[in-house]
Amino acid sequence: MKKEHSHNHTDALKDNGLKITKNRLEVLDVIGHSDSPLSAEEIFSKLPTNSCDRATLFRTLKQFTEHNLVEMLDFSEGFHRYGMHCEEHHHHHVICTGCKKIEPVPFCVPKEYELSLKRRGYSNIQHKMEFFGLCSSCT
Amino acid sequence: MKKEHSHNHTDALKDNGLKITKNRLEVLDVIGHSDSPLSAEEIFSKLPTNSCDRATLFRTLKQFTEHNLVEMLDFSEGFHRYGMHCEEHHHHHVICTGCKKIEPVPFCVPKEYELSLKRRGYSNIQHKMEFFGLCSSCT
DNA sequence: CTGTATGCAAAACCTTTGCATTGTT
DNA sequence: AACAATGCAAAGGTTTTGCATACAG
Repeated sequence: MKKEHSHNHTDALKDNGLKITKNRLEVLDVIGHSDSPLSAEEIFSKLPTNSCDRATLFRTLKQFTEHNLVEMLDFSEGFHRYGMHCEEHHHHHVICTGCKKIEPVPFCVPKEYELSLKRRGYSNIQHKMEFFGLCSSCT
Repeated sequence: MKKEHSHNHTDALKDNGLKITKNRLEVLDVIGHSDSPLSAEEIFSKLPTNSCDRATLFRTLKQFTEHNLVEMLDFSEGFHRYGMHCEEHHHHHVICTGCKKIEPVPFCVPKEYELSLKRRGYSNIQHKMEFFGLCSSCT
């Protein structure tokens, strides 16, 4: 196979014990090149060779999510969205309730909150936080 | 119809221009008596007279949500959950990733965050924030 | 060669819609 | 009487599963 996908993605797969396949590299490429999280259907329609089945796409997304390669997001739209997962660039979003545009926001859940939950006995604490509002163009 | 439902709920329906029906009062009762948000299926199975159709239940939940009588929550489970909505008792949750128990948490998104979005041009700002972790019993 | 990944078809699951009927006001 | 609410049946949209085949390591 020609090396037309970033080395990063190949390594990411290897590091997680996943076999290197065209489908997987394409999915990672599509998600990696998007600046906002994509739905399965959007990913599907952006796959260059159109040789991937929906079932395979969902299996792939599930695995990637389990391996923390991608992050599954939920904006209560009736389906999920997927974005690259990286600790360093962890961020949240505002979704315009008018035009549905999705933008990153520069703030995260205060650390005290999760500390407080730790004190309550919780471990492995994760969070989700998203904002919704009418953007300036839609007002 | 016998008055076996709280006056509050009857009023809530009236205030929103919704007709008083057994289905609606039962749904409000079920949601009102639960200390954690319920899925449509859970609500359905708790309805006392079992005389409500799923279609009606969903229509009812949609209306209640639109009228801000109930709040639709999404914990990325593949379905929604519904809880009573009241401004004064607005709160968020921790969901145990083991036993799926849902508890309220006593903190909310910092006000500065939404102010910052307002400055960015957003209006009518809402937020979602939920926590996930292993609770002490599941560790 | 071994086990994983894939495609295809079918099903599962949650939710919505159309329409004729019933119930509330 | 007028209009909203309901039940039933069917469909829609997203995601999962079973199974035989193809592919990566």
